[in-house]
Amino acid sequence: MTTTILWFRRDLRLADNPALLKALQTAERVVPLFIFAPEEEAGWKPGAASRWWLRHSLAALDESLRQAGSRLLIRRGPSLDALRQVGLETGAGQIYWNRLYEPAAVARDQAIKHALRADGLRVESFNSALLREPWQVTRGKGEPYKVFTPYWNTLRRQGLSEPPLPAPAALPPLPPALHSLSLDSLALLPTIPWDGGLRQAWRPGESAAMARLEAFIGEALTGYAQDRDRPGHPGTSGLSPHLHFGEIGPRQIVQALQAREEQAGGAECHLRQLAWREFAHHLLFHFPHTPESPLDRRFQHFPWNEADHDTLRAWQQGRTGIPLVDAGMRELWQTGWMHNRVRMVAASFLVKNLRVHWLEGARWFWDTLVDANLANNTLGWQWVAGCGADAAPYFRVFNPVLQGERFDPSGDYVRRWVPELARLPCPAIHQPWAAPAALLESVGVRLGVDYPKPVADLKTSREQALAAYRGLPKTV
DNA sequence: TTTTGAGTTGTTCGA
DNA sequence: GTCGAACAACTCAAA
Repeated sequence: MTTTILWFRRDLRLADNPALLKALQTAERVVPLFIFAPEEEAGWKPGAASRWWLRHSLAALDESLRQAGSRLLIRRGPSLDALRQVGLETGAGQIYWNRLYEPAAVARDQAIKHALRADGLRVESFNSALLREPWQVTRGKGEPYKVFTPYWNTLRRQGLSEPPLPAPAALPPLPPALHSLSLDSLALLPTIPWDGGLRQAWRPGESAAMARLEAFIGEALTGYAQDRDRPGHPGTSGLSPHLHFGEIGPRQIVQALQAREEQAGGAECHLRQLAWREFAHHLLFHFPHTPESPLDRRFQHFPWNEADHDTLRAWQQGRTGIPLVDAGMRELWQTGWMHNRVRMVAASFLVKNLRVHWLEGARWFWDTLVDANLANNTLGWQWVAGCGADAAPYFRVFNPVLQGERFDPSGDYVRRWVPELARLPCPAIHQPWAAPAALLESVGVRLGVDYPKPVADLKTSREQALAAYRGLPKTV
């Protein structure tokens, strides 16, 4: 009997899973295996919110495997040892997996591939996570892109329409004697119950991901181009954590989008967002130092402020006194997610107004986001800080008051996450420090008591940021 | 090699 | 209130 190990990593789905399909086509028995090995992810071990998601996603995967006649085997790392061990236990001759693109994962997988091949095993990897792999979209001589638009043009020219693969109808059973660790033994869930908001906001797993895609296409795609920028609205797809864990793949999304010709505008706009995800992976693969170091080397000696503990805590906990920033940071803390528009505003405030190193922000997002993804997080923070690919020009400092008035004109987003300001009327809710004393009193808000005074003056901190950025060296 | 056009997401100021 | 210009040159990408 030929046996193939299917090593699940961040491709936690049965549909459009090329490694799984190939395993089923070429072996009589397939062993679905997940190995818990966070220490192999170097400085970017999954954060608390990611671990919560992973726990439930693995449970969902095990459930769908069982419905198809199999089950998920769970082991602990080191990954190579676990693969060898399961190989011995099952007599597997092949090991297949879908590729990852983080520098630590690339290095590990390459070493594992060599070692297993030296053992005499057949090892193959596949692409489940991206429309095009990082090395497939390049400039003339194979150099990587650093600007989104030409990258996007090339991606388009190459075509996006490779169809997703079908889900297997049935899987061969596993021998009952094969031992699996329990999910609980991985201790992925928090010991203190802070995950209520996550449970309310999300349902991890492949079927929930498909349901969300269908809901998005049915309800939000038409207005996507505008509504996706409105944090109070349900205008985004909400697919980011599902994509991160591979509960859904981009090919499946593209196919669903392309089936909606009558909503071509929204579909095109969302396709572009998917392309940003592709671009982020492209950059991380070709510039593997960027999770920790600026892509633009002029920033190596940029005068970041020493991150003073109290200010950083205020930002993390949504106590900066800037309503839109605080709303976003509290949404993040409670739901494990923050609206994209507000991510930019909150990040810009930390990096430009407070001039705290972008890595401090990146690390906090890493720990608290359910969609924490090294490629996207790195691109996002470096973009805001001005030191990344296609970075925001240095003079682009988001004004959280204007952004609030423009994108949360009713103030409902702030009201939802900063309830102590809920009774303030509309323009005032975005800058309570400028509201008349009588108004504040009438709605029972004492600044500095019920809600903080701003930790930074927007005007002067902006000017100081511009001065610091102006002082950047012209070249390295 | 040289040249040319273009570059996610903004704010402020003055007319 | 609305509009255009300034912000600052530089790098990227392609011809």
